[in-house]
Amino acid sequence: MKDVAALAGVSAKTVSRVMHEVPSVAPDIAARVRAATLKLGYRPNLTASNLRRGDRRTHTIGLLLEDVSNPYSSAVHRAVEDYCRSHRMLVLAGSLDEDADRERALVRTLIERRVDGLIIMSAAKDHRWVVPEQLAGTSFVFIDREPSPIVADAVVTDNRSGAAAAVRHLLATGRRRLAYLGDDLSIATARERFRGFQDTMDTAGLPVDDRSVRHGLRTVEQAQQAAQDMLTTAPPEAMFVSQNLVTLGVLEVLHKSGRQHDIALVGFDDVPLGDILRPGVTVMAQNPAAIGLRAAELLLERINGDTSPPQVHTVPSRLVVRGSGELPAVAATP
Amino acid sequence: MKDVAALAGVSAKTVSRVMHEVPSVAPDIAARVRAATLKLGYRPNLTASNLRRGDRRTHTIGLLLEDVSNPYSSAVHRAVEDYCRSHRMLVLAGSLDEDADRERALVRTLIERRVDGLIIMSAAKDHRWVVPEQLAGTSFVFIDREPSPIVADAVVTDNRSGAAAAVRHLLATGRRRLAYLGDDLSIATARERFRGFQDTMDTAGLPVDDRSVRHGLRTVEQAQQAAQDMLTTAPPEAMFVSQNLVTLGVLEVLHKSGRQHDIALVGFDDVPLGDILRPGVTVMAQNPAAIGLRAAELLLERINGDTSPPQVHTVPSRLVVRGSGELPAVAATP
DNA sequence: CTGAAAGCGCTTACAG
DNA sequence: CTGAAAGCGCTTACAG
Repeated sequence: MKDVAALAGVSAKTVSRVMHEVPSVAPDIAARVRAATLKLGYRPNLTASNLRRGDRRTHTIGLLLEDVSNPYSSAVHRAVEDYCRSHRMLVLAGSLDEDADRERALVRTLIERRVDGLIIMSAAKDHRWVVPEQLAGTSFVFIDREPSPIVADAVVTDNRSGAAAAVRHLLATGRRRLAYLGDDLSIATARERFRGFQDTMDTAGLPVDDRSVRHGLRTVEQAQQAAQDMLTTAPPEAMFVSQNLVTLGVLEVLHKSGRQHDIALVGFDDVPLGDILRPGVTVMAQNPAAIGLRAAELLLERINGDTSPPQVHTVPSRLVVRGSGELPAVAATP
Repeated sequence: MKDVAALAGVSAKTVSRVMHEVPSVAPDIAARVRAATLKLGYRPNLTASNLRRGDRRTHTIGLLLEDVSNPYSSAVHRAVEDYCRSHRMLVLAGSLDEDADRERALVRTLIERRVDGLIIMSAAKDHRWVVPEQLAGTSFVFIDREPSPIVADAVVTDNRSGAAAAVRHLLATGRRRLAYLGDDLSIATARERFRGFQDTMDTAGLPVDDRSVRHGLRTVEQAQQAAQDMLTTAPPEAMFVSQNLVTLGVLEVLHKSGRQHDIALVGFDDVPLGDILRPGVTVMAQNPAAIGLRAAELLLERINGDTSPPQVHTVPSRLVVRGSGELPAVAATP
């Protein structure tokens, strides 16, 4: 900037004015400055400007996801990006892989870079550490899972009631021996979805066989293994599955063993190609785009000074009927 | 930092030393500073430190993708993130949606934030604008498509030869009337893949019917429409498809019309659930993880001062045989 | 309409 | 081992 000022024969302050398109600058001087700018390839240094500036905004937010390459996470990411773009903000994204230590470390480096706020799909179980950061001026919004205690806004899917609706949908076919395959119970969403399953089975007065409940499935491979075991030891009439990677594993096993028309299936969270398979894959679909959008809106409101008490916002899931959840009941078995 | 220094009764410089764990600081003083740090919830301001620092590194890179939520883009993203994480760098990601203006705008804001370098899946056709930015100290690596002229390193898939191999694979079944469905020819990868198709058909002395070539397919819906048209007007014996979204659309049409065992298919780029469908979907798979990793490695080398001439690095694609590309030849038609 | 001085939060280059 | 002064690139608050 000094160089530009020297070349244009003006003060630094005038260069600054031209860069910010302050109208009071004389046209000929502005032109001289712009010419110098081009000639020197000058690029304003936003971080320097930010240092002295009153509002202290970096116009950058952090987005901490489970995994940027997971379809759910990346759909959220895109929605956040779009909203941020229209508000001239940039997004620093990172993957947590369910690692709470990594979450703390990433939050720290992002705050050291002075992001204006953070949207977090949290791996942590206790979020009291958030409060001092809020007091120091960083805004937070949690997605997919609520913070505990509720120290900040959260945008979550109606996991429990959505799961319950999915299970009722399965029961409506007349099938009664249902299995549950799901993610690690330490993850709040998995817990809620399992509760929805459990609730509904209890209400219907149906027993849940221990051999028909599998937790801790984190990958397609683990889900395949679990589904394979279950088909061998205690094949159920229908399966409710908590998560898209698990659904993929289960589908693979059902189709490879030729039992896809035999065992009903509803998965939580949509899967790609779900309507091409035969039968189509019935799912309780989440709405990552709506979650990302709402989270970004809330975060910008907080950044802009909203200090109302934090709230949990629920985004409804939606049953997508494609066939696998509507297989007619099997003949009664003892 | 001033507050911390005051509370600990030391100078700012000593606080700085403690934060950077300079060993020469007396243990009792260091302890006092750390206590003050905790008490005040002090967080070092990395952007300020960066301003005065010699190396001028922000330890941040920009990653410009076609769409952060596209499976290919997000797999690249994850690989870049992993490499950057192990080198203490952060990633600012953005979606370009094939918009060259947006690319320029995003590059500009990222440079104003002083990223150390940029990895770009470029939408632009001319990249001469890169040179002045490089001279000003920003490093560039292009992925998926080479810059033109070759002003920076590029990491690309072997599109032309990969496509040629895919088409030869189809021809090996004995099928001869092949169709091509692909993305917009303004996109270099689509152009190269079409060339691979064309090359191989020419070499084999096979005519390519105009009605069997469709370009400009950018979405699943457009692909469905095109496939539908083609099945109606001039059904081919086999289809070669340039891109994963197009493959999804074509698959949907083939399966809905019940012709999935009738018309052979090889897609460029892998699709999810490709091995569950019947027949399984044979693809020429790209390797986005390898591309992202290599790009990140190259970028950090450039950031660290490598000034060797830019090179184009090719990452091989790999034929994944699953059934759709190996359907036995149909009875001869006139 | 334009500029000189001071300061943002930190580090460099010294001095002691 | 510790600190006072100067400066990174910009903006604020003022003066003219």
